Amino acid sequence: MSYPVFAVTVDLVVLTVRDGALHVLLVQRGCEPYLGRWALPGGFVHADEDLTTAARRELGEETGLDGPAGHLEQLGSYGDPGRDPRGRVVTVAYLALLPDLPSPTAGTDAAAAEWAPIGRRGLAFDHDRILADGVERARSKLEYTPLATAFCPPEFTIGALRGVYEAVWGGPIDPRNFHRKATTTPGFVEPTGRSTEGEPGRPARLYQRGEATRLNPPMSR
Amino acid sequence: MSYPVFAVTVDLVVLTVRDGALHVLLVQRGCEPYLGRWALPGGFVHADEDLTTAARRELGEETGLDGPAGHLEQLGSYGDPGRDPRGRVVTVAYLALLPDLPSPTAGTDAAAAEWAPIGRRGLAFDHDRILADGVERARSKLEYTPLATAFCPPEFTIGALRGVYEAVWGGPIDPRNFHRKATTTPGFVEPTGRSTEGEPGRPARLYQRGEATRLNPPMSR
DNA sequence: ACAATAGTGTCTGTAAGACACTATTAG
DNA sequence: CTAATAGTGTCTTACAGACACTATTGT
Repeated sequence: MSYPVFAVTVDLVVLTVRDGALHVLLVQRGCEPYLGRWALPGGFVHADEDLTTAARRELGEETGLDGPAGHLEQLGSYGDPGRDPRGRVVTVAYLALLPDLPSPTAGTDAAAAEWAPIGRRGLAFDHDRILADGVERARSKLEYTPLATAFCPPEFTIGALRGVYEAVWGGPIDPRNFHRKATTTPGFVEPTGRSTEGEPGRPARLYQRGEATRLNPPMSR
Repeated sequence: MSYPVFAVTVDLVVLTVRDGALHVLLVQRGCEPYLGRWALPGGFVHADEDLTTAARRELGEETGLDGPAGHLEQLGSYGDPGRDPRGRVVTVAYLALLPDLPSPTAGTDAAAAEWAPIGRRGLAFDHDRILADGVERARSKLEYTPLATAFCPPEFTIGALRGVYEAVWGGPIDPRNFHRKATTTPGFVEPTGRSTEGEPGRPARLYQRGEATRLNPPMSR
């Protein structure tokens, strides 16, 4: 019995909220194939490396992060024959949600890296589809998990959290109802006792993420 | 630049409801490694085959199904180094939900195949974990999708649909409230106009699955 | 008649959405 | 002061859960 031979890569859909809109981290390819095209960051899984470890390594190489900030989960695998002209390559896509960060640094294989609004098309390989799947997953998970906090820094205001929902779902949300909902849903957010200073308007209390893994009841879209 | 070499398999978590309990399709391995151990059905992805095609092919080989009955979706990928003693093997797991079927036939590589209650442990490879992930996915998806209908034959009663929820969630559900909920949630089920005959009790109207892909509002667990 | 299951109606508590209103800051 | 944002209270409507009640069959 012969086993067909594959290469395995990880690709990352790294999302953040910037200027009130959802953005994705893209790199400009510095080598063939698709030289010069924009693509999701990613790379080959090493010989003795777990898939999740590979994803975290690539995320660190692209963003400089290595701690437990943000959120990382497996999105799905893509393995159509012909999706990579170099041969039979299966990619395991991961979805990362991060707070807004300073501009990314280009990795080893990339000519450039930048945050792009999620509407951009024409990415290399099948990355248009992977990106669309990642965005849909993120939109869906904001409903029934506290993952919106992964887009926020360690301490955040309810207004900032609302801004995440408005950016990801693409519409305005009533601030009063949202405030009541977020602060009364058990385990969603915990007050830190501190408040903002120097902003226009009444100072806002600061919160950190709570311990719940599911929102009950969910936020309705 | 060298790419580490991998083999890629698909493994199937095939679930059905039998005798009021969730069951999974298991095969007894007919070759090394783990000769004689129970495992999820699966096999190597062929050289020119899409991942989903491979999953459907394996499903057909194990169950004799090939039509659009039931439901098949990707569950996730598992690629720890050392998960397979033969070398570096990444498996893409798929989740299938099927109506209750006649007993399965052993495939080419399997010594035997059977429906087992989902509690069984000690499966080959990392299949205990894959099975647990599949069951959790199924439990979760019954809440906000109409996937419970995938466990039912093309025409079914509301009582049968309720039996699916009771089996998957493991507790009794009020028949009256469930009936109202299932029949009024738009797109969940469509009446066919026919009814059951020869059963004890009042005849039940027969329904088929509706066109919705998400339940709004969801069924609460 | 009786057991069994299907299906409807009614009540109550909880939560979502709309929105008036108060609170506290910067400028 | 005004503009701006934070936070609270109130009302209406919708739905989940509990459960009384009716409907229609097999035995």
